This record gives sequence, structure tokens and C-alpha cells, in this order.
Amino acid sequence: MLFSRALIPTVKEVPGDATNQSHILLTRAGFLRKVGAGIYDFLPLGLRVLRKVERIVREEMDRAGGQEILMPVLLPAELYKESGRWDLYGDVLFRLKDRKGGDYNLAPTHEEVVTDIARREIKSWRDMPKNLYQIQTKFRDEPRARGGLLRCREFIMKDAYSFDTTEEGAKASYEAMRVAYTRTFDRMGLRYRMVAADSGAMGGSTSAEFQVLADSGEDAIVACGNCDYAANVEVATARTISPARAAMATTMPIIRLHTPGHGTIEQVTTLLKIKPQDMFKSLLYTAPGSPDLIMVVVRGDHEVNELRVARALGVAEVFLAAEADVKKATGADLGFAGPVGFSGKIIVDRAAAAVRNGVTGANETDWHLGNVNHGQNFQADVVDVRLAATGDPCPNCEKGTFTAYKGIEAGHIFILGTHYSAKMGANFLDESQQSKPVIMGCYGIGVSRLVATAIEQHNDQDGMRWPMSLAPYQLHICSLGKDAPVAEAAKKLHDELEALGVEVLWDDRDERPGVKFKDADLIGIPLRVTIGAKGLANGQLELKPRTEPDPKKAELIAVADAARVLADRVKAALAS
RNA sequence: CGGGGCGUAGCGCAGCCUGGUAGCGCACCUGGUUCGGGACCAGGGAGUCGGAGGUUCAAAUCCUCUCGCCCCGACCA
Repeated sequence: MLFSRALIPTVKEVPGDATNQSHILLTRAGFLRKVGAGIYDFLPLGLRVLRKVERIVREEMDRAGGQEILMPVLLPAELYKESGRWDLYGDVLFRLKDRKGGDYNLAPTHEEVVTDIARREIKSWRDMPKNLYQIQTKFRDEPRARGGLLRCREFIMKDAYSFDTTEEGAKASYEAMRVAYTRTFDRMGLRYRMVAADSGAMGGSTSAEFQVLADSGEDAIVACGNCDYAANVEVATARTISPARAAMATTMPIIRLHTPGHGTIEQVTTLLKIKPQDMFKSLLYTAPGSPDLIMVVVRGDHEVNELRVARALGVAEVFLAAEADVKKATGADLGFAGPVGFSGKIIVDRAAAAVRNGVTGANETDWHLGNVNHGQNFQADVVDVRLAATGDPCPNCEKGTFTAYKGIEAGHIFILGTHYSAKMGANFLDESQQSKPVIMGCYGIGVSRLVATAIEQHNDQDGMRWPMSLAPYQLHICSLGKDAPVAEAAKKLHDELEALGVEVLWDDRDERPGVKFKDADLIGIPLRVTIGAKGLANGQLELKPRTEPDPKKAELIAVADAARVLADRVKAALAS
């Protein structure tokens, strides 16, 4: 491809609304343009990367026994009404009406549609196992689209669905997908962890997320330094160290502490010269169906795991109470809530329950209490409700400790069981002529999100650094100056490489060298070839990998057999 | 959903407080000089100031409504 003919609108200025590297670089390098909130154009280079991601995903799904299908995005509401998600999905579901006033929605995912296929086409135990997948656009009206391609309202996803006759079969299907995902992300050169995850509203028994490690990620995960255990903090078990210590300390009589204007943990610890782990942090939550606020108490240095709070209360989710409600329930301003004397239900985390002679809010503005002890000064249900964090002991091997990471969820695999098949009547006849619901699994990969995710892990101050497997082109030729021999040599090399099956971008523009080098670094094609008049006079051209930080460091290659040598380099990089 | 902020040329922004001829940088076009890490000089084109209504002799500027967009938060009470 000739740069002069391509649409590659690079810009020097950082887009005003971009906050993360992938969004900034995709925009600056001319891969992506914003159309609306969470809605984007893929320009030629961006689409080429997207296609590379799709190709790898497709190859690995096919290898694992999947069959590709294509389901519609526009869905009659009946399907989602049948599964109950027409109501459950709430505002996230894009809804519309046709000219007759009939209800429709845009598909946020396709369990209902694929289950509809299954109930019509999969009738016998002989028809299974099956694995159907598609690469298709999804629509979700996110409360807040953000991060460029990382969280969009319209995005491209690979979703696969497995159908089995038995639990064991479903587990085998799940395992095949796990292996396929590992291969997929390995081929993309990503650093990731497979982590235990919440099955959430999906209602399945087994699920795991593939989290690509990146500081810009929205998800928090913890991983053991000693064994393979890794989990989303939502589900990680945070164990408490030596509860025996608590029993040893003698309790002291409660005291009142004047803390005017000091409401936060940080302010109180500074004022009283104590450590956060000697404080009780009290948060108030509302739960659907419960008129009263629930107080959750964790140690001052810990965070509340809201998912676990919800589980402990037997509800789907809980919400932090509004400021006005907190004042009403405690009689004090924010920052001075505490369990002593609180009349409502209290849940205390196991670690907080072990705190002896701790400090907490007095439910009176500008006052705290000292020497507070669970069991003596307040009663509460003891439940593990805190988030796991760095340094916590691993519950799996009991030797290692957790390290916390930020991750971008790139894939999620579930065993769904009969959640949808039972509800929608996707049944089959087994060998003994009994009708049973098929056992399903579902497996997603965020295809368009991966384009951005790869950049989050592969960039530097000059631009993107694509792995060969995802690069929009494999080799970038910069021809410098206007000398006819240089242009001729570049054209010859370009044509020869294309004939050898190499994807080449030749910067043939009438631009100064600096402009070409800056654009080449920004676009981030893994191999760059420079052809200049001086080198050409010696029969040489220069090869520089994008990952080489020294701009002057380049390998000299004889022009005579450059095409063959370079094609071999590309092949080698693809194979590694 | 709560809080904050922004909509002015293709992009990034100033001007608004204190109403009076719409500006800067990048990009773009023309000519010239340059040419191995985002050149320089000269000239030029390009904007219903998000939209609607109002106040006023006069509105980008003040008021009301509305649409769009961004950030923070959905936590440390």
C-alpha cells in the first residue's frame, strides 16, 4: 500500500476528550474517529487491526470445534420478554418500535437468540455437543461510555455458545474454550491472567475472566505470588491473619474523643496519631426491599466488597446510602457514623471484628469513640465482606500472598447450565427418550476492545508498538528524498515484498524525513525499512524494529536480496 | 443516578466576567527557500459562536429552556 493513496490522517495534537493511551494513540495515528459517545469509526488502519483480531479469534474458535453463524442485531422483544431480560436489563437495553408500534431491542448479547436456534434445531442427544459462535456488533446503553474503545455503546464481540447433554460434557466444552482463549491471547502477545469471577446475573456455576493486565483497566484482581490462584477482587476470599491476637489483648473502657471536623479515616488517624487498622470504618447501605439502612463495618484500612454484602443479605445488589439518609439514620454528619448504639442491622467484617480497642464514629457530629470492641460495645453478624488486597494470604496454597493488579476484561467464559434452555424450552430427547433441557455454556471475547487493549500494553512515548500478529501492516518503508533511484528502489522492494505475501506500507509521500519517522513511530508497524540516497549508493538499506529505542541504531541490509531477507524476518516474527 | 465542566474554522483553544467589526496555534491552499527525527518566509481560503426563545438600539458575551459531549463518583461515612 502506498501511504500517499491511503487514508491515514495522523494528527500531532492530543484529542481533548481522550484520557488513556489507546484512545489518544488510535486517534492521533488515524485509526479511529469518534462519532458520538461510545460510538466510533474504524478508519483503514483501525479496521485492518480489527480484522487481524477477528482472524485470530476465528481460527482458534474453529480449531476448538466452533461453527460460525451470524445472528441478527435487531430483535423482536418477544425473545427478551421470554427470558425475563426485557425487564431485568433496564436502561442498558436499547429499545425501539417499528412502524406498527411493535417492541424491538438491539442485542446486547445473544443467549436468547441462540437458545431459540437450539430449541428449533437441536432435538436429540445425537445432535450434541455443538458449539456455535459469531463475531457481531452488540449494543449496550452503558451508564457511562469511556476510555475510547474500552467501553463503548456499540462494540464488536465474539460470542460462542456450547450445547451439551450432560454436566461432564459441558465441562469439556468449557475446557476446550479455556484452551482456545489461552491460545488466542498468547497469539496476540498479551500479558493476562485467567481469574475466578462472579457469574452474576448469568446464573451459572463456573466462570472465569481473562484479564489483560493494564493500569488503565477498570477491574481489580488479585493474584497469588506462589500458586496459580488469581481472582477478581469481587470474588477473592480475603483471609484474616491470626485472629488469636485479638483474644489476647485486654479490652479497655470506652472513651469519647473530640474530633471536630475530622470525619475521614485519614483525618482521624492523623489527629489521633493512630493507624487505620485500629479503626472501624462504617458504611451505610440500602438494599432493595429493605426500608432501613444496613451498616457495614470493616477495618479502617480495608474496603467493602459490595457483592459480598449483597450475598450476605440475600439480595442482588446493594447501594451506598444517600447523604441525607445517613444523617437521618445516625443523627450525625458524614464521617461520624459508628456501630455503637446504631439501631439497625450491622454486618461486621471478620478482620474488623478482631480489632481490639478500636476507634469509630460516635453517631454524633465531631465526636468519635475509643476502645470500641465488637461483642462488648456492639453486636453484629460476622461475615467476610471486605475486598482482598495486596499482602493478604492466599486461600488456595496458604503460603503465598496476594498482589493486586488492574485488568481489562478481554474474555469471560461461563457454564450457564439450563438457565436459558429451561426457561425457553430448549429440550432434547436423551437415549432413554426422556426430554431434558440442554446444558449450555457461553464464551465472550471483546473483539473491538482488544484493539485498544493491545495498545494499552504495547506503546511508548512515540506511539504504538504492534506485535506482528496484530499490526495493520507488517513492514513500513520510508523512502527519503526525491532522488529517482531511491524511489525506484523503494517501489521495487515494495512490489517484491507484496509478491512474497508481506503486508507493506510504503511512505512515498513528499514529506521531510522527520515527518515520516514520526508518523512511522506513531503508527507502530513492527519493522521499519529506511531507504536513503547515501545508503543506496552503497547498495544498502536500513532495518529498525519499532521496539529499538535508539533512533540511530539500525541494521544494514544489502538491497540486492532485501525482499527475501525482510520477508523471512516477518515470518519469523509471526511464528514466535 | 448524583457532582463538576465544556460546546466558537477540520483539530486544539482564547474571547464571555465588564454586550459594540470573531481571534490564535495546528491542519488545508498558492509561491519560494529547505530536506536523516513533526522546517522557514510570504500570501490565502475556511466559522448559522450546539439549538430555540427572551432582554437590548445592539448578544459568542446577559437570562430561560433544550440538545450534545467530557470528567469525577458510583466506595473509605
